[in-house]
Amino acid sequence: MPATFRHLDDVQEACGRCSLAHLCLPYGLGIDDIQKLETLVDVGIPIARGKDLFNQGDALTAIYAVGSGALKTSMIDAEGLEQIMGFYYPGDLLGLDGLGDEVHHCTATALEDSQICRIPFEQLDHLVDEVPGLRRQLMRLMSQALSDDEQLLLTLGRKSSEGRIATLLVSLSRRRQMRGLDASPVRLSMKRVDLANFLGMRIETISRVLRRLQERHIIALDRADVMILDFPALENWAARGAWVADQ
Amino acid sequence: MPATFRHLDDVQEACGRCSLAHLCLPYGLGIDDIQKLETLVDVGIPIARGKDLFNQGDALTAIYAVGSGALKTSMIDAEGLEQIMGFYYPGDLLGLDGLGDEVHHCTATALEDSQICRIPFEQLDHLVDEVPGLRRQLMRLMSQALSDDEQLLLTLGRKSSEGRIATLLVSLSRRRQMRGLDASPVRLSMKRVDLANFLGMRIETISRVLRRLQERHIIALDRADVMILDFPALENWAARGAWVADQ
DNA sequence: CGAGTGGTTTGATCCAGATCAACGAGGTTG
DNA sequence: CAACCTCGTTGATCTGGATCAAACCACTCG
Repeated sequence: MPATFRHLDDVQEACGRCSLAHLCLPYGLGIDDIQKLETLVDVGIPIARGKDLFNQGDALTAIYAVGSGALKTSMIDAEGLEQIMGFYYPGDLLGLDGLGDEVHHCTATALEDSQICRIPFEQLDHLVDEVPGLRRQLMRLMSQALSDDEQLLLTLGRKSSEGRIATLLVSLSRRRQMRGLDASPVRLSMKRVDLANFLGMRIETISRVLRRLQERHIIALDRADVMILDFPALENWAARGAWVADQ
Repeated sequence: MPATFRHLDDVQEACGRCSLAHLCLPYGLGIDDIQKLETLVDVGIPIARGKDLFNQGDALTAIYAVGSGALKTSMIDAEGLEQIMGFYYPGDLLGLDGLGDEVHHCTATALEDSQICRIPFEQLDHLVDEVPGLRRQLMRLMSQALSDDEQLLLTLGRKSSEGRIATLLVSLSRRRQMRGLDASPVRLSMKRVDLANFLGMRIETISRVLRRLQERHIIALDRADVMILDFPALENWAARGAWVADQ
């Protein structure tokens, strides 16, 4: 269990003490309200690599926060094509897109052995009416998720393969930093095929682009771990790796 | 003023009588609550083609509902590239992605002379605490927006140029039907350059794809209006226009 | 240990769609 | 009415990244 994650035996203070509180639901709440939140959260539920946390189409009975590890979400559309929608790390909330119709729109799968916090929807829904701060934070997080998707749209819609990879690495690194970790190594827990699917390219291209970035001494690859050797250069690739914009 | 839109002189019943209520904020509210909502909504504000409703970076003082006409939203990223994020039609809500930090993340521009309803954020924020149904509907709409973005991601990430155009036409047509209109003609109020930017392709390609769809008698073009002659075939193109998925 | 297996990398071709260039149809201006 | 826009269409090339094919690990299992 990583040092950033609280222990199971002090559940009553789980959220208040959690080192991820500033990224998660408790943010902006007073001590009293955090305590109310804690009473309904199940903390530190283990989930094994490869297992699904929930499946597309399931009734939404809870939303989840990642405690440790990593997960991916994926959708299968009407034509049976799978699309990876996102990768989730400690502090991230899962299931927000299903709040509207109380059905999960995507499947969430653990990329490595992970621990998650379960926040039952029914009770959360009531608590939200009692605690205005909680409603605001929930809306903040939903609106944040909207912005993230929009950022991703920008990337997928306009950037070259090098730009996409660089953007992803920069984004994963920034998210590490928000959690108080070093900028790198970034661990690519997902398989190449997931990366390829997520970025809308082929695994061969992923491989070639990573090799090129390595040859330019911008990154260093060691199995799943990516050391970022030249962050500004990587950001530059993330920025320049776009087709020329019309005006 | 289109028949679907209420008149200015009965503001006190604006939302309750609006034919778009089932798509908009009032959905699911009781009469009393709708009346509370009506007191704070400014209905039918005109906005001229080409004018901005709000700009990226502006403080969010209100969210908006489209009454008539059409708008686009666009973001300019750090590198100065513009990306069209979406097109908005009567009943759609604008500004939700800024609710979190109370700053507009995108610029909203009228594609034709339009009318919009203005819902002041401050008052809405308070009303939301009083009316649980309103909170739920607002969350439903945010979660809907999330799903829309995800759908778009699916399209942009995986589909061929023909698939993208077909998907857009099908989506615009379905949205017409939700507003109680015929499936077509779909009016492409936006310029080719906006369409190209939105779909992540070039205007020349847009033109060629539209021509091909016309040659196959799937659509008929008349200036900005697209008649859909063979809806199943178009849906088929929307579905098939994807690269083969890995497993 | 060798055979089998799932994942990654490398090499050789091919093609959808970008790019470059030219033209046509309205609309506006002096 | 010519000169000039803006916007959309069409034609001819070029190229990034998909596709096809094969080799290359690193593990596991009998």
